[in-house]
Amino acid sequence: MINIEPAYEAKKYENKIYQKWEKSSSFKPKKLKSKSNKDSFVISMPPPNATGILHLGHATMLALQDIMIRFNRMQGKSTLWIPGTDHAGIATQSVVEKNLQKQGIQNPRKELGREKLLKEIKKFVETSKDQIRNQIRKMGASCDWTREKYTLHEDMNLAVNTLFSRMYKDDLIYHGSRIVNWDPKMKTTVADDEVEYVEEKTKFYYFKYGPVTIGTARPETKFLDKIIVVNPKDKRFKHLIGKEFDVEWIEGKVKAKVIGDECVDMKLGTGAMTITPAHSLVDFELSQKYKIESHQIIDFDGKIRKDVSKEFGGMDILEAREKIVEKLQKKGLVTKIDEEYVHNLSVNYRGKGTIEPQIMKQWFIDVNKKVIQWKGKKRSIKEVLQDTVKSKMIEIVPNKFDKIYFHWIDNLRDWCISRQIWWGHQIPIWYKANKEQYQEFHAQKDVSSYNLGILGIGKESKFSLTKPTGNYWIQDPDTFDTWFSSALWTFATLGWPKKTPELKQFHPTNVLETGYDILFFWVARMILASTYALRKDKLAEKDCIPFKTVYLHGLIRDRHGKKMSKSHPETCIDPLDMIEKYGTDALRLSLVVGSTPGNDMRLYEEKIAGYRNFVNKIWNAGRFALLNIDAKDFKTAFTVKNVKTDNDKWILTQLQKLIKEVDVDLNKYRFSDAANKVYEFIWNQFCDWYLEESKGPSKNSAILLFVLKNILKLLHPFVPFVSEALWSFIDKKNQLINEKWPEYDQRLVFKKESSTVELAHQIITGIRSARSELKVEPNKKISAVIYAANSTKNLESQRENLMKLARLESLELKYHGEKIKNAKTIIIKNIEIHLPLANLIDFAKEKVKLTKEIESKTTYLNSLQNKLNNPGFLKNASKEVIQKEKERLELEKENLVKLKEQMQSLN
RNA sequence: GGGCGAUUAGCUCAGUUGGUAGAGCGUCCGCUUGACUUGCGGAAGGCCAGUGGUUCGAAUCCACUAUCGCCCACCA
Repeated sequence: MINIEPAYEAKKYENKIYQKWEKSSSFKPKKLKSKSNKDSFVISMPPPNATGILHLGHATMLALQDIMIRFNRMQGKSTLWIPGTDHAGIATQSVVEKNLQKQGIQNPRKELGREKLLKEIKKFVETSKDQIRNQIRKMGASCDWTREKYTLHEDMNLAVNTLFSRMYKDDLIYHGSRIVNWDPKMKTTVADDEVEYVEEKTKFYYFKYGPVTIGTARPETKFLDKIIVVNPKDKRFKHLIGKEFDVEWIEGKVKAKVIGDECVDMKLGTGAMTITPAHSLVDFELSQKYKIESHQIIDFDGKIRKDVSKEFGGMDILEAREKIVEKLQKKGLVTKIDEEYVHNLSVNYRGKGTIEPQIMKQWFIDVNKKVIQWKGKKRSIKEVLQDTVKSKMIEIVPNKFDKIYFHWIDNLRDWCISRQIWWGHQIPIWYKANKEQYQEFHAQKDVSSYNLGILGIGKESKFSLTKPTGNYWIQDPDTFDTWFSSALWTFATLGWPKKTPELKQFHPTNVLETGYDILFFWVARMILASTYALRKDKLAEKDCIPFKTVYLHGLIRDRHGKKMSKSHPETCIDPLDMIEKYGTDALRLSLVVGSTPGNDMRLYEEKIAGYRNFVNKIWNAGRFALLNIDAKDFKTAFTVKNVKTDNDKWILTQLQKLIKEVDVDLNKYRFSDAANKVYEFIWNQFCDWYLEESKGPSKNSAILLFVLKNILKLLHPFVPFVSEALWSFIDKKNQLINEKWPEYDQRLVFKKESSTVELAHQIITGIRSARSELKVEPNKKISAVIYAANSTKNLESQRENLMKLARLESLELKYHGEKIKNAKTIIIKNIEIHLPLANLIDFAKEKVKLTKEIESKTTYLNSLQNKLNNPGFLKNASKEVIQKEKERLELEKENLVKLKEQMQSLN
């Protein structure tokens, strides 16, 4: 006898099972004879940041990817899922710096210097990487740990530097002074799409500036403004264009010139503006167009520069703003202050530091230069990015993101890839300095590219891509944008730039599954890097894409639809807590069911508890089946000969239908639908009917085992632990993870017997409903008379079930017969069920009910009749639909007659 | 300002070529019925946001409106 406890205890099984999988090398790809990409299924796991904690977003991605991986593995493909972690430059460095500040080190970069700070970060990353690994294991992720990667590993560094140098040689990379998004808090530049906008209410000032009035929210940048721009179409200012004026300004008189440009919005502000090239994107572009010199007003710490103003130099932006306005007020130059001005403040999405546009020398990737040989033509990065999705080489699920992707590309500017932080791949560029510069540079602890700028190092002619021999070479102290290294993830993890067999077999990967929030940050950048790098290796275009499908999941929100954050601990859910409380399988289901690609989903604890209940239901279904399976059946193979009763045929037919549908759903990435169907089958069909029907002489042990095995296989991708745990009672040697996925088998479909059983179920439900309505004691057995017309013979085989499940003491089953007086009558299709319960029936009530039913049936019948009399319907509707409606009409007619007869019998 | 999405039972959501609206949770009534109280049986509850249009027929297709959410651009 099998000893199996009455409730599933997730904790007892999960870790053990995971270890067994891992030890048996089940996560490794199978060796295949033909090394074609077609027989493989590969996912590169989006590497979680090495900052420590697994959140629900990670849990979701791990659940979805694991479902795909397990499904494909069971289908016999050589399946590879590469795990890894991301060094996450800015995020990680800022976490460590914050920790150090808590320990009393106010300015870690200045106080520790590069080497020591990097050491601290490394230490932190090592422990948090371990944490991540364990958490990924907890989720049941069947990834190949022997191939774990890290974005800052040496191999990755080689790949990153190789890509950079190739791009550099192709002239795709340039070092240029551009206006960049500077975060004075983190002291680094950030990319355009790393900038977030926060709505803020501020003051908007109007100043008299020579012949015009200008409006601004940022008086502190306006010290050296001397160009007035107006729209040449603006009648108010047209006559001023080209003229020069002496203007009384913040620190005395300045000479101002008026120019005209269409970009000025006549309706905005006063219609006239002055420009500050160094701290505004629009102004910078104007200054380039009209060759206007620019001056840095605000330094890299976010303070007014001392050499710009004696009076205001060194002041914070906000302080300076107030003081300047005061001064202008005294001079009588302030005409108006608007207190309720709402604008968008730019902040860094990491750390939320206010962005100050600055002109700096940075490294950029040119996205418009046509250097990629693509489909017979030289094309730019932008064009290739566009083509991969437009030509359906890459499919985005859901495809509504196509548009968003294209729109992003249309607005794409050159990508600034240098960051003034230390945690990351240091830029492989060396500059020649002289002795003094070299010494001065190294005397500073807080080295960054802006030190180089100040020292005047970095003239184009003195670059080198590899460390040159000779003295006084300084490596660019900046690092690459993290996304520049993670852009190589799919192919660098397979060994690129080396030409490895893995790269040949496993690339392009099949699916990239991630949140839609990093479509641009990462997904687009991977397409960029992969197409460029692999095309350069002369691979065919179709082999250069990083993945064939992009599946984007939504964000997990709390029950109110808000983003989960630690600041709302009452609704914020920690996946590890939930695993502890309800088990991994329950958590996985709660993340998968109800989630459709690209749409956000709300999650709350009751939902997880609900799936814990289901997991327990699975366990008990397995338990009951196992306790009822004969020992000999474990040893013999299932054959069609084992099929006996109509109930067997029914459950097998349902199972085949399920197998077919789940297969379609999984292939179409409809994970929620697939899981729901399995859920429905197990609970509402297998447990509620088949197992109940098995309690008695008609039990069929071989079928029980066969269906159970299939259920466990179908469940496995979704709930790997409980399915594997149950499997271990069936098969001591082989693990479910390596079993073969069920296949649809036409021989196990029995239409006729199935519909008989369906009918019996409807009759049982009808009787149960009547019993409940008439308040018949649940234990009391009653008699029933059924006139089943042409179904009589078929239903005879269901006698045992009808008696047992409807709790009958006697059952008369006839073709037809006389009406029974004072009985409760139920009509199902063309079948009459009479329950002689005269003493329990409230005839008045019954009449009211019947009258209502007859009424609604009559109106429905009329509408059907009308439909079938409608020439338009008969002309346009499909044959099947018309046939269906005709049958329906006949049935309803018959039904109505019976209802009317019933009414009469009550009188 | 531009774009996208959502609006279906009290709550969370399905609804895959247009053909009498579904699930889970919650609610109500009743049950220790040979696994499961993390359970079993039954029931109530919806003019599918609104207005028009296409169609024999619309939750489903089209247009507009309203409310909510998101993304992008950007305000000198």
